[in-house]
Amino acid sequence: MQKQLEKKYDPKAVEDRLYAFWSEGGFFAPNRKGAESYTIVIPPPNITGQLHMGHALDNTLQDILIRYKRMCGFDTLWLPGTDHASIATEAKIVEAMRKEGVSKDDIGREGFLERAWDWNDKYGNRIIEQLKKMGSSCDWSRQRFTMDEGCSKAVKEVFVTLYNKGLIYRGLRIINWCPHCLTSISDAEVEYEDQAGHFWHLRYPFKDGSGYLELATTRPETMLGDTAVAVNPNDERYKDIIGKTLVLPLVGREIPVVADEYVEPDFGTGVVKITPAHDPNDFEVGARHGLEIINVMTDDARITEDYPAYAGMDRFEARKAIVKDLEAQGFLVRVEDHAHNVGTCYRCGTTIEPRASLQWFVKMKPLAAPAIESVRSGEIKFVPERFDKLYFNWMENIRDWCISRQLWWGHRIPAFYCDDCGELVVTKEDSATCPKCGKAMRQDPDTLDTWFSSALWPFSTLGWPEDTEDLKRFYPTSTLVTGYDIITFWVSRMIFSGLEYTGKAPFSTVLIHGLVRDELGRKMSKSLGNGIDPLEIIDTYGADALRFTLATGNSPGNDMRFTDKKVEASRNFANKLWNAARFVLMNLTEEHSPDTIDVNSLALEDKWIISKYNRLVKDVRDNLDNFELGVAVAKLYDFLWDVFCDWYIELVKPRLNDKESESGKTAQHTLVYVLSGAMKLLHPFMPFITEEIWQTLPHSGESIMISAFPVYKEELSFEAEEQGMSALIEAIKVLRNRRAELNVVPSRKAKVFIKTDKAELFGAGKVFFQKLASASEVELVGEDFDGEGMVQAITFDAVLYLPMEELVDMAAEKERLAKELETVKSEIARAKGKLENASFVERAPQKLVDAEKEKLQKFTEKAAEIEKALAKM
RNA sequence: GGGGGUUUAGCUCAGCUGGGAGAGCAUCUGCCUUACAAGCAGGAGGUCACAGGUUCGAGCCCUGUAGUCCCCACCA
Repeated sequence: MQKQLEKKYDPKAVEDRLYAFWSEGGFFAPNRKGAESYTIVIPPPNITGQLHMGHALDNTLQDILIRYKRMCGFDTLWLPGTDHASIATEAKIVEAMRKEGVSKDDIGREGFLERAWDWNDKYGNRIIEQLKKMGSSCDWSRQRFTMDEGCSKAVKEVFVTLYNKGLIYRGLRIINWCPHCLTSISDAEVEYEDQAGHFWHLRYPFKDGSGYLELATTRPETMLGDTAVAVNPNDERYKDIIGKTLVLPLVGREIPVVADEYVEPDFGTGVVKITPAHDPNDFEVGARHGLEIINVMTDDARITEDYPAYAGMDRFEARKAIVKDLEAQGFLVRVEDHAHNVGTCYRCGTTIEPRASLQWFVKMKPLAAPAIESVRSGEIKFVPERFDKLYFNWMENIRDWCISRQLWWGHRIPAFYCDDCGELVVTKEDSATCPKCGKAMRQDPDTLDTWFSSALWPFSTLGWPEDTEDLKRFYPTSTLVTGYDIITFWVSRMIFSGLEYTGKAPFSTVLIHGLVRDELGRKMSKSLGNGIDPLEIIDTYGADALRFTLATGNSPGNDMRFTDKKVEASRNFANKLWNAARFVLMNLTEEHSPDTIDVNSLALEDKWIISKYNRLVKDVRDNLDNFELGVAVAKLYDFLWDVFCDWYIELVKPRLNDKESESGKTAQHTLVYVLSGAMKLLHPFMPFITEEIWQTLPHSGESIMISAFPVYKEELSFEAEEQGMSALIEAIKVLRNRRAELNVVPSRKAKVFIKTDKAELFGAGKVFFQKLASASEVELVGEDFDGEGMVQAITFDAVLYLPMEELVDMAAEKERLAKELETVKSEIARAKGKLENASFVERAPQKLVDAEKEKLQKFTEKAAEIEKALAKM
């Protein structure tokens, strides 16, 4: 029966083997058809991605939830997959091609897509393999990709439906253009940063020669595209120049002075140059006044051929040249320093060029309304709650979503144009013929924003738009786990998409976590080079240690710092468990059912540990049900290390000397029962080591991961035994304390006399004092016991005497007792004060008042004991 | 300009609906007590940022102040 385990836990010897065992056993797939379902869809990592700490945290949390629910008997599905990440992937491939000296145009669309798919074949699964290293219990048979056939079908379905409803339209609008990525991006993809800049004060001459109008701009190069100058209609200073004509410097274009409420009279000179093609506000003004939209830049943000003096110049070079020319020609009044907010591309950091452009948009207002309501009504709940504010703020101020991208890698927009008659057809088909002229139509070259397909992820992956079995079985999903940084990008879009297309909220809870930062609190980033590779951590410390570190000491929504020290502590915990298991195993002489316990045969300490374990079951379940994962795992840590290892194992050691005795057998059984149960409770957090231990212990069933999560049982709550054991532990601690103070080494045993009115309890606990407090023997003494000159230790329930007269420094002893008396007296005063406070007694819960009374009594008794001892000295 | 987080032991952080401040690491003392030195036992260390308020009672609730971090916002 006795099994031997290595002295140290070696994750490497365990993890891959167990993962293969689970996988081959089919334990990851949902197998409780008919039971209530619990579904998580993975936030699909980019195919360009490598596992980083953010993924590690995100997936650890998901795996904890899914393993917990699986063990609770739900029909659980954790659906994995990857995202094609159009812009990121395309950028990577273009970069790789650049190194070969090949450009997109060289190989054309087909050639490029071939390369992209090759890339996906080669690298797309890399991160999936890495997720497996973490122990992720996804159902890999259902793995999806945002550009696979099903997802593509869903995308087309949505696009066509929304178009027919008038919720998708094509129009000329100001969009955010990235001159490096050469594509439009959505508002959400723009990051703003403060930059030091200038205010250039310019003056534009009136055509009639009646002087100049002064205005200020932060972007002088856009003046080439000015088609008006605006003032506020109520601004007295400019009332009479409205409608007059100006001559645009350097260009010579004649432009009007228009009146528009948009202009703030108090800001600057109260005059604004209007460049409809390069500024969102100017675009609006232009629309109101029917102004011409003149784009002065090429795709890569160089000045167009229309302005020969600056043609081909980059926008920043052009700025310098234009300012110089304006100055030379007397149009520059002055230059001020000015800090302003500049939009940059979230992918490459290039300064965004606002640009009037013909793009596809989703009309957001009608979609946002129900999405807001679903959170407001509580149908969808954010954990922690405060993130609903962020969500509302975004949703309530949402603008139309620019979904077309000038990229090749992605879902191609299902719109077709007739080059002859200009007819537009939107269809799910792969090609179209013009309904008017019958000619073959040309498909829109653009692709869709990556988030357009990820927005459908919770249902497209389950087979939508088909009414599949999986969709019925697993949709709506249960919990979505993600970082707060993508609430706007992704979560909000899934919510309105789910509501619009399926009529249901796509999930009921959104569990939000923070960022994993480095030791100094900095964001981990490639450019800083401060990223910590989860795989290296797993290699050094094991996956369980990594998971434990990420799950512990962290509350929802808050960032955490990651340090090796923490992982080391987690690794040590794993090792502690390992050795606890070793101890239990080397003391097992027969099979003990880990699932049942005979209450009648239990000793005091057995009932104590079982009662504590039983409460732990309740707590862990409650915490997990409330998404308090960090709290749950902390309780497990405390129980297993402090309660089970440091106390219970030590307490039962004497009984294991005779393993064949009834008492010895009961001890074995209790060890197995509690350890096995605790392994189940811990399994969601540390799947590998708990499985390995559970398998070596007596068990029934194939795997811990499909075993039943422990259930709280009222009949296993032993209040009296818990209290009794606490009294003994208290006495042991105080004895140890006294010995340590006197520098007595453990090997020096000494007799202990105990004076107590709980003779039965302390009589039964004699052996504990011998084992845990270096007592050679223990004698219960009566009220008249003197103990003169002995070392004393006083607890609420007993006075303990150590006959070590030669070690006692009477003066020091007196001082110590006096000090203790002082402390006790202050406690008495505190309790008295409370109880004498009429409103406390009247208003506080009875339980607290009673507890206070009991404390008063106990402290009073203790004070009397101390005084008695002092008197004798 | 709005909004939010955070401030608890030397460091990193927990502290669930208000009822006597906790952990890990670090530190000090003593232990190879045959599961574990990746360990065991014991200790030291905190006016819970500050100021008010509500309450019998505040780390927790309210108001304000300060430090710090983040998000959002078109002011040319």
